Amino acid sequence: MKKVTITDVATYAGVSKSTVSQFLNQRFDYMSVETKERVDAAIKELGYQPNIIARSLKQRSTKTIGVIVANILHDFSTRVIRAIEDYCHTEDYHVIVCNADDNSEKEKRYIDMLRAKQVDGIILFPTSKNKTFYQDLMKDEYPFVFIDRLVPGVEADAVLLNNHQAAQLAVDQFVANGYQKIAVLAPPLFDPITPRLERIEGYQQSLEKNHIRPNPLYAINSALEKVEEQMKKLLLLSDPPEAILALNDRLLYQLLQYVKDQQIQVPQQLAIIGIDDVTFASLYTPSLTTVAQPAFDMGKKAAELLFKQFDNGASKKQVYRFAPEIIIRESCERKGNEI
Amino acid sequence: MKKVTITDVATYAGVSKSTVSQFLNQRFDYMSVETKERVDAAIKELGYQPNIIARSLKQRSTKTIGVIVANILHDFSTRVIRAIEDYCHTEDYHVIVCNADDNSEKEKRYIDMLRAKQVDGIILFPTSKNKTFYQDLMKDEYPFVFIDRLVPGVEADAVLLNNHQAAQLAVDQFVANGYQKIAVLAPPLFDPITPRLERIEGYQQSLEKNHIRPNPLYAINSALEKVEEQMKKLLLLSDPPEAILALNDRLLYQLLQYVKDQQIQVPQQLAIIGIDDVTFASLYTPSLTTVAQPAFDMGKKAAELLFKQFDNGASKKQVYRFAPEIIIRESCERKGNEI
DNA sequence: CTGAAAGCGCTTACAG
DNA sequence: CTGAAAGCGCTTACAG
Repeated sequence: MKKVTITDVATYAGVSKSTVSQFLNQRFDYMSVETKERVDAAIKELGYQPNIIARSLKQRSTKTIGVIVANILHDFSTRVIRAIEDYCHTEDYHVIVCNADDNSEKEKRYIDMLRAKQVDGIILFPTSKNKTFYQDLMKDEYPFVFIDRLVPGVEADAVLLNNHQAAQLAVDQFVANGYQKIAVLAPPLFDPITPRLERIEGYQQSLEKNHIRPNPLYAINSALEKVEEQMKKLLLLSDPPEAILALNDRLLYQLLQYVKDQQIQVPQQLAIIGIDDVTFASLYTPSLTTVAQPAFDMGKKAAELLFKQFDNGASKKQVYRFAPEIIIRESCERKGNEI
Repeated sequence: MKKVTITDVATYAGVSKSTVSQFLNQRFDYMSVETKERVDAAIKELGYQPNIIARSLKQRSTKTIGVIVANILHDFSTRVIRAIEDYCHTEDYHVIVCNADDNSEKEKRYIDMLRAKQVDGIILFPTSKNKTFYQDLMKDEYPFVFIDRLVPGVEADAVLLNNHQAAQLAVDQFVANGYQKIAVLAPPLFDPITPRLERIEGYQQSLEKNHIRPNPLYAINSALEKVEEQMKKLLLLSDPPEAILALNDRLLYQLLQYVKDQQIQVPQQLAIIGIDDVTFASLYTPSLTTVAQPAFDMGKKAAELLFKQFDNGASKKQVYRFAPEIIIRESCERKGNEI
């Protein structure tokens, strides 16, 4: 089927392309009712649909943004994307979703391609290794917003969890319930992403604030596949921990699998808190105390910041911190209490 | 920062735009090594990036596809999207993700906008109410693929689970383990989406095949918020079921919440199987027997079908059925056996 | 109130 | 081997 263009409509209606274009852009100020109706009829008659690509070329806006996450399968990313998409929908924008898999080369190619496709801006979970690349984006005044992570040396708009506070809420809860030997299960060391760094830091600071000396043996940095092995070692220590904080949902998941396999009693033998309020938190037995991130609010805020950049151009960049919320369930009940 | 265009590169290299364009499109057949190098240098020097929007206008391909799901937050959709995105990445395509929220008006607007943006094709979870609209797409020979659902009267390429078989695997498993009074928990009746229809049908056929007379009181159609209420009624029947099949992950989730709240023993008091292998299946106590859909394979297949349409134009449409797989865990252990 | 013309940044058939 | 020209489908400043 032959595509019908603005020229076809103009011919059919007996007016010029300009007039049709005015009509499409709702500039009726100087248009006679009669032409207006003729154009309207022609459009309906021919089933005309404007080619937005052509418009974009002229207007330098595609009404499309890019979102680059590590992996759309991660719960937090999915929620963030949903929030962004909802916001974009109200603004008549679309969103292109990309998975960078924490691979900075892949991320770079995506950014280049998205820009080549003239997307109006990008929201991304930055990998740690593209610093100069982000700096170039800034120099170009290309609109973008970081989410979940910061990149030292790049002063961009960013939306993050208050990670220190998240760890602190968990530690304080442990302490309030009588636990002193508190371990932490963190992602592997090699990737210096913000949440890991700040949550570990928050964990240590909170221990000190609670007058507990951090035990280096209690700080586990582990890839997902190694959690079982690491946990085994941890619990075989002569002075094993009685509580553990999982720094994200996937680590928590591995931890729970281990705990279940080994039939470890929670919280009697090991109290648990996880950061990220996973869907099965209330279903697990015992139900899980978690620290929730306001993922939707964060996604929405990121979108708002990006759109603000569209409107205002380059202005002072800001880092927004969102407060975590502890959801108290059973996996960290008072020590000594039986459930 | 001023955008650098192909004209700038041409001027800088002292050649024509055509030559630069040839270079960009790797048509080196008749290009002297010297010009090639000059152009190459100019591009690097100026930091030139082609404007793909301009190219798209001319070439009538945006190398972008649209994916419309009901809700990206649904586990199955997320996996499907991930598979599609991976496939597109290998083909240098991008994907625009849209949430139609099972709202046919919203879906229609998305399709219109995506076409207006000259997206090369669309993969969608169709709502049931846009039949004539899909037919128009077919008439236009616009490339699209259905996933998860069929629309009667629209002969499009489609990728679905073998839903009858999925229900049958579950029922057979119940029966094999000694359960005869088997209920089913299904989505509400008002929306005639394929998975619900076919799974219910499969459930009934399997009962009959196993010489069990279907008890209409055992077939629950319930919105998520009503599961608790409906389950209460079901279990108060004078002859309550001893097993129940949850037709999707979200219903399963509600069911488990109810079972946990009421401290119902699984499987002793109620054996459970769910369609969709949820992440917490192995973590739940008892671990959950589920029927898994090969979401990644299905997403990939949908992408392949779409790209085949790009290559071949309109050819005979096909419906692909994917085999479900039962993952046997503990929630449907042999009747009478204690765990 | 409406139209002719130029232009957005590319590609491509064709001429030389 | 390379360039001039037309064209993709729009928008917009300007003329009338």
